[in-house]
Amino acid sequence: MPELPEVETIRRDLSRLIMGRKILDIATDSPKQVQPSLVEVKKATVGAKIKKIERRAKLLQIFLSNGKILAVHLKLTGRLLVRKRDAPKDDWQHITIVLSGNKELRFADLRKFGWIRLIKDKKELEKLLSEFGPEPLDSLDLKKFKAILASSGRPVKIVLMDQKKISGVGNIYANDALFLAKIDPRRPAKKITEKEVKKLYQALEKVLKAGIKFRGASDQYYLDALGRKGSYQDHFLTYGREGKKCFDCGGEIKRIKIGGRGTFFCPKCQK
DNA sequence: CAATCAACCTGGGTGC
DNA sequence: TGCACCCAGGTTGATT
Repeated sequence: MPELPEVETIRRDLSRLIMGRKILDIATDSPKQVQPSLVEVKKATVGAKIKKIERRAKLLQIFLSNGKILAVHLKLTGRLLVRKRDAPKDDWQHITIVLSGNKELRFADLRKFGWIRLIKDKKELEKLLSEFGPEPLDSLDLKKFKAILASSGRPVKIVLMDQKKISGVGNIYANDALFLAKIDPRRPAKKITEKEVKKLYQALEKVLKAGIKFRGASDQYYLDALGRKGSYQDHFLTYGREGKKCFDCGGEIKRIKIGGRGTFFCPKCQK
């Protein structure tokens, strides 16, 4: 599922593939995913050129030459694909943005949770982005991280995945970071010791960078902008490894639920 | 205000 | 083989 490394991979792909192209048309068979509406989005974007593409948390922003912005959230199964116009339809293709140069930017989404939203100006974008906590590979320094953990009695894994507190971390990288730091995901965040906080901070950075290096985790549905799989799933430490051996101590990886989400960890070495 | 939980969806898997 | 049922997960919004 697209988390920070997956969305960042797509951002880099798109920057290379569709920069400077003009939007010629937009179509959808899933109107709820185009916000506020297909008509309004078309009115505001057709004729404009793509100027730059940025990412904040798991949200992509496509900046246009007329000052408008298209925000894209992939949620669980969203894909952004750049194809030639005559390429065969993609699986679950629901939004088609026709571009100059015989290209299309396609939004495909099995579960239809994702969306593309028109943002009128920088002010509206700032409001949307202000909800997000600091970026783990940028604005989140150790001091802030410490304060964030100290501020909550919820399980540390929940805090890592809380977008208001820290941006971009989802289930896969939260599990693996906690494994590297040898911390039990159920522990109240505020009970994590100073030494452990530092370990977790470094572990988070390490797993996210690995995720980017391997171009994301294609465990289920994730593909990059050219429809290629990433390979971080070949390097999962805990995620999806229920019943398998812990790479560290040889113990058995367990699966439990925290906050209704599947959680993988080694009870023997994560304390 | 924090925590919990259903809802949004669909395909894949399970059990009868 | 068919069918009911459950589950996955990011985020929102309602409820406690």
